[in-house]
Amino acid sequence: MITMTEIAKLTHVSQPTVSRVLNGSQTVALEIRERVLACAREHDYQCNALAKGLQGSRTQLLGVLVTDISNGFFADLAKEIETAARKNGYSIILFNSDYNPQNEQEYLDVVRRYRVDGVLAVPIRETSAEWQEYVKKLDVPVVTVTRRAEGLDSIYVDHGQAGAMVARHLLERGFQRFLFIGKEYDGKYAGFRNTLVQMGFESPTTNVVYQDDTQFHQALESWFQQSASRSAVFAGNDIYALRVLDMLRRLGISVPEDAGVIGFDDTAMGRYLNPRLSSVSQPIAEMAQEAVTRLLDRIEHPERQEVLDHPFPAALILREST
Amino acid sequence: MITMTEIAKLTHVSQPTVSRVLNGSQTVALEIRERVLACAREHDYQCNALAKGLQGSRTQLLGVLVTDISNGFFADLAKEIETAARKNGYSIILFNSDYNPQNEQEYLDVVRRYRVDGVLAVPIRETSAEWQEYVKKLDVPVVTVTRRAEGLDSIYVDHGQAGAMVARHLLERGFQRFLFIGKEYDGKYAGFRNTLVQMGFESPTTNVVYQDDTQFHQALESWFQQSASRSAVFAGNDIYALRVLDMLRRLGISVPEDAGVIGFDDTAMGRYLNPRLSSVSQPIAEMAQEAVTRLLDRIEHPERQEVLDHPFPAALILREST
DNA sequence: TTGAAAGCGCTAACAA
DNA sequence: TTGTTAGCGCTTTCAA
Repeated sequence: MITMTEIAKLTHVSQPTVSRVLNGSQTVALEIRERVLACAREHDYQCNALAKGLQGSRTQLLGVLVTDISNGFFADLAKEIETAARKNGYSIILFNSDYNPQNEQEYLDVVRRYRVDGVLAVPIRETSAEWQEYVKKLDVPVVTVTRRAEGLDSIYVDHGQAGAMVARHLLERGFQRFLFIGKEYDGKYAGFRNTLVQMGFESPTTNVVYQDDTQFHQALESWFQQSASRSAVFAGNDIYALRVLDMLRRLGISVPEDAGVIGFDDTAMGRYLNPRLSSVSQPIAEMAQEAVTRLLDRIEHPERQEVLDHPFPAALILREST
Repeated sequence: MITMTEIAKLTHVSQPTVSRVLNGSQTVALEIRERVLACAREHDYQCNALAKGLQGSRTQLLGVLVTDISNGFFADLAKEIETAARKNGYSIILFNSDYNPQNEQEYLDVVRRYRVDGVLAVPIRETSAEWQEYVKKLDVPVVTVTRRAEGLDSIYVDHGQAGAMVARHLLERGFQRFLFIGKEYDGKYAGFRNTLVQMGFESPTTNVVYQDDTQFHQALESWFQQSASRSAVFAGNDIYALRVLDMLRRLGISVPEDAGVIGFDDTAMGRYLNPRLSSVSQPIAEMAQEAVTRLLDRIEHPERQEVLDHPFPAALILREST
């Protein structure tokens, strides 16, 4: 691949002059400019980003760290981030932590090696001291996406609020008994439970998701057999919700008459299911946009101190399942 | 961030000696090695990958170019690629062409700027002269994934064969009239059509997918009303299949009795739909593995000439919808 | 307006 | 076994 020095030789000017031309400086004689530009085009010159970055300026590289890119939600997020980054002349190095803190830590090292200008991260344990400490050492700006991390710019949906919203909705629809499918420490569950308890209902049961369908089936069946009151299930994501819908069908429980089901993430399939799935949607594109904007702003102005804490509202997408 | 030169000063040795130690050379006195290592650890040294890459050795960077990361299939693929790359000490720069040839072309330029060691690509128009030409100019190895590109290493599923397989399966199940949902130039359609025609059936109708549900509904409805024979729909992906299932339900056509539906990609939701969706699955992990292996091999041995053409077989996942 | 020189952080060749 | 020197391709002074 041709370099500035080579172009300089071919066009009989100095290498810094080539640099000036290629970087759009107007202080170069028109005649030279045209000559250099023509030569660059002819040889299909591409600036060596490594040399440029080494020089101390920007690398135009952003590290993007997600937990699981094969999860549709994060895939969408990554897509929006990539688009927003590209619009601003940035490329992204993608990392998939797979919910493994060790991977995450390694990535933070790699990110430093490549001298990325900034990092967009979906941390695994955003509250842990280790994470905080590692981020400190990074000495590049980090923006947390879809999670809230103390002391770091955070762009996220308030899961607690979303859970509360779901609770209120299910109560309105007259459900009286509740099950949450997912991890107990999930913010959604906290908001869901608190609201229900405040309204005088029993704390909702939680149920982890069994990968094994049979186990999952048994767990659901026994929960539904415990009482005849009109029950509702809040699933931590749409695939869980889909599985619940499937189990209910097999158990002969009709939705939404005898039981309600609501998912999370509002994935594309929701509107085509039977019954069409109610779900909670997050403003992915808006969050990605803002996260990138914020990160670039940090990169431009490293001196700024104020931490951004921007919870976005989730939206209830109501369809037939509740 | 601390550099080798600084460590050299702190430990009273020369910078190249630091380089030797940090690169694991055994030709350095144990005492010095320990001193340098300790210093590096203490200051949390991270090698500057840009400087290393500039030097002419490897950048340990792979460009990954996909058409749409928000498509679950490519998200899975990207994940597997990332994992395989990481295992070999490589990081990936991710690009999303969004099926836009202009983006694709820009990416190929960016890839050159960062002097990636190799590229894994899902090209938009792998047969076009422009693409071929652009790839030539790249002067880094390129491996084509999930597409077959003449003259380039290609790891893919033979869509024609998959389409033929689907046709044979639907014939076995006694369907007599066929509709393909997707683009006419899709390899799946070619294989599907050819097999059907060979067996003496009419060439299957194709139908593009309307984003608009109403239009899609009307198109399907009119097709089903044209004849009373037992009909089957082969959808280009599972989401299309899901939509077809939904339409059929609304039209009161029962599956698989009156109509068959088969999807493509075998996404997670398939086994929980009603009816459970038959689909075609691709060996994503195996393909990603092989693609990365092949690419790294090319990087190690740029002189090798033989082009790899490796079509993987698709698998028919039969469930209740056919 | 242009060029000469230095230097970013590293590797590699050579010398000691 | 260690150090010296040069150079990767660029940007950034500083002079001319």
